Amino acid sequence: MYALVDCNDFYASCERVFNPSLNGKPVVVLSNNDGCVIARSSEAKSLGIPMGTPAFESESVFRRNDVKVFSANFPLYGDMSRRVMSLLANFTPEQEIYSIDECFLNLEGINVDLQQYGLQMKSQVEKGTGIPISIGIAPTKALAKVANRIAKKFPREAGGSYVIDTEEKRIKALRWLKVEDIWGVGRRNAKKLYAIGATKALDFVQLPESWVLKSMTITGLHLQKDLKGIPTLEMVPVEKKMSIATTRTFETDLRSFDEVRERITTFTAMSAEKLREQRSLCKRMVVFLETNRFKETETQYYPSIQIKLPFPTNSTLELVKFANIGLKQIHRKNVYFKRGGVILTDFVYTNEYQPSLFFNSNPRHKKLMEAIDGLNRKYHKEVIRLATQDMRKHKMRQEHLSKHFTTDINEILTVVL
DNA sequence: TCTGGGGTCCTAGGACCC
DNA sequence: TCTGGGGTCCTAGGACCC
Repeated sequence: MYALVDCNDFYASCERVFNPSLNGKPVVVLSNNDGCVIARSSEAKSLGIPMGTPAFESESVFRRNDVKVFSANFPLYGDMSRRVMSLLANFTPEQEIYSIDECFLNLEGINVDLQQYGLQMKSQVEKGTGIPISIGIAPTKALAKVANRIAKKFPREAGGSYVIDTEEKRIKALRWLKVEDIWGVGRRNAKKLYAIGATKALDFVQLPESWVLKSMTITGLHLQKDLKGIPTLEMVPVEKKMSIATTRTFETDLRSFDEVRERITTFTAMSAEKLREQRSLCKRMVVFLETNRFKETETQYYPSIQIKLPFPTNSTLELVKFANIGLKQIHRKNVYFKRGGVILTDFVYTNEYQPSLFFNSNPRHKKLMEAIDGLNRKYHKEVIRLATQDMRKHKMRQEHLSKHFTTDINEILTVVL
């Protein structure tokens, strides 16, 4: 059996942990630049505030209902996530951290009442962190997802933990679940399914495998098997990332090469730091730019370029050099760019890496990077950076930011006192 | 006026090889 | 008029997830 554990309204719940006066009130959390709504408390959901929509569209609803609005505080959420995950790790020999607020637990060999086991997780996590969670348990990962949905949808009946452990329960659940709510079925696939009259998950599992393979690729076929109760989707060990990205919407449209170069340089430096943190080197990078997709009357241009590096590296200096070579090829004069990013891929681990005979990363950079990372960690910000970076010039809009309660020593003392 | 970010997996098509 | 087949690698882009 597998459990899928999911934090309820995670970001909103994190804000509440350190500000109990928010309990019972509608709370929303906004994306970077205070752009879109990315988390809502149940009260905010009841007000009809949609997920993922621009904040300005809901502003009057916010005002009328005294909605408590927060700018995203990712250091806080990341720290709370680590606490929740480490408590849940005690309940399983194998944990897969699936996202910042979700994990799968392999319950193989655990011979207890699983419904009760789920409730134990819930009480321990809530006591230890203040974050409410929901638990779904079933014979496959996709079915555990379904069980979790039921636990969330019917909190009173399920008590926050629901188990699918019989054929009757499986059929009942699949008859209830709409195809667009199946894990792995997005807008496109839902449309295809509706077109042939499959509206519920039960319809989907009964479709011929040949149709599923043809229309939804091998991914769809695996999913279908898993929902039939045949374990197909496996646990993915929590390992190092396969790609690392830093992408941002710019504060304003940027036209000059130098301005765009400053952003790409900064994104490269941020990505390289994450890369060194997981002790990897990368062999390839992607640099991309985008024009403002909301300005429909203007010509759109979404260039991207892959750069194959002559040697694996995690040196900011070297990566910035290559990023700029790529940038020169995709940047166009007289085009306003609104978004851009840097993606690092094709990793090798530093302890496994065999240097090449001819081309190698400059060995002196290693110590330099260690020194820079050490200082930046110590002062909790970018005190050391490249001269081409200008952090001050580009400030994110964050008008409703909460304190860094768990990572800033002054805030920790305040909370304790 | 304002409209996010970070991931994984899969496929199609072109280039190239023998 | 006829003019092969099979394989790998690379890259762009689509689809999906939270």
